[in-house]
Amino acid sequence: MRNQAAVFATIFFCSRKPAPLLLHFIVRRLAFRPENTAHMPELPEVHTFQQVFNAAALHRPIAEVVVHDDKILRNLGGQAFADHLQGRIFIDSYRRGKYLFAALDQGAHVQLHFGMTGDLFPYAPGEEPSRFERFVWRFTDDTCLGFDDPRKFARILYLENLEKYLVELGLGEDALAITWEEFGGLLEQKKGGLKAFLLNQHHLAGVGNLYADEICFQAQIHPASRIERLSPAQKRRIFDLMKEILGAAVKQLPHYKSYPENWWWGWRVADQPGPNGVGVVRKATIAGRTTYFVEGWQKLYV
DNA sequence: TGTGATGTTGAATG
DNA sequence: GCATTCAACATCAC
Repeated sequence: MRNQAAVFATIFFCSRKPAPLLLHFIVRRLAFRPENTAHMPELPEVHTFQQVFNAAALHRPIAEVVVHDDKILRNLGGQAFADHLQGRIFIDSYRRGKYLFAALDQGAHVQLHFGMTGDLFPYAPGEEPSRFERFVWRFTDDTCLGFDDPRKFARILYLENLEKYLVELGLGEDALAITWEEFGGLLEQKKGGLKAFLLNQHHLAGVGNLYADEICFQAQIHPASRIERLSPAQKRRIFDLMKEILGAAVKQLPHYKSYPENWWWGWRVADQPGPNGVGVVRKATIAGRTTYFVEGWQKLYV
């Protein structure tokens, strides 16, 4: 049975090869979907991936798994990954921060972490996969769900014991699930820069570079500010804004193919006037990441 | 042709 | 044990 999967995989993979390279490239290029690079995988984007996953994958037996590039499979080779999943059924999914865990019918899970450029693409039989598809699940009804990742920073794991893995990972509470008591408690016990805190997935899971900049901007606090220098009201404001921004994004994002023009962080252009003509946008490296903030609007507390 | 990029990890340093 | 910085990962787009 395992060999049968391998044969299927080989046939499927090889059958896509014979087209002349140039033609192949052009076809792939045309098939490139604009939303491909649009959804940067922070919490709201992964929430959207979860909806895509649920609609495309839940309760459909997996007919075959075709792995084009096993670089992103972090604990199994392509063949073993295919063997573990072929014939199985995804029955549920669970998101925590930027991590999505797909539950299999016999208790194991597949971790989908999207890195910087991971994406999910469902498609119908006969449709051309995305240019950067790294593996694809084909279900018994012949629909496919492809995992796309140009930069191969995604981390796909096959997990026999999710609970144990989560303990080892030490992932913080989901940013949308965390309560004010928990969040405020963390802010009291931790030291350091505000942005570094928001980005630390061990403290709080789900906030990435772009939403972190937006939260700091709306809170009028410089991202390099020390959290121990912030007032209780400011801490509460950060918490409220985080919930508001992520919550709104989670509601709106699934309705878009790509970010609309009035999406957040449109102000993230260096040396331009800030929103409403207030201050000047500056670019700097803070917490090791490219950071934009509005000088003259966001105050620095050190 | 060089530069920078949204995430995470691990090593090195303070 | 923390906090911080940096390099590495691999590739694409500009």
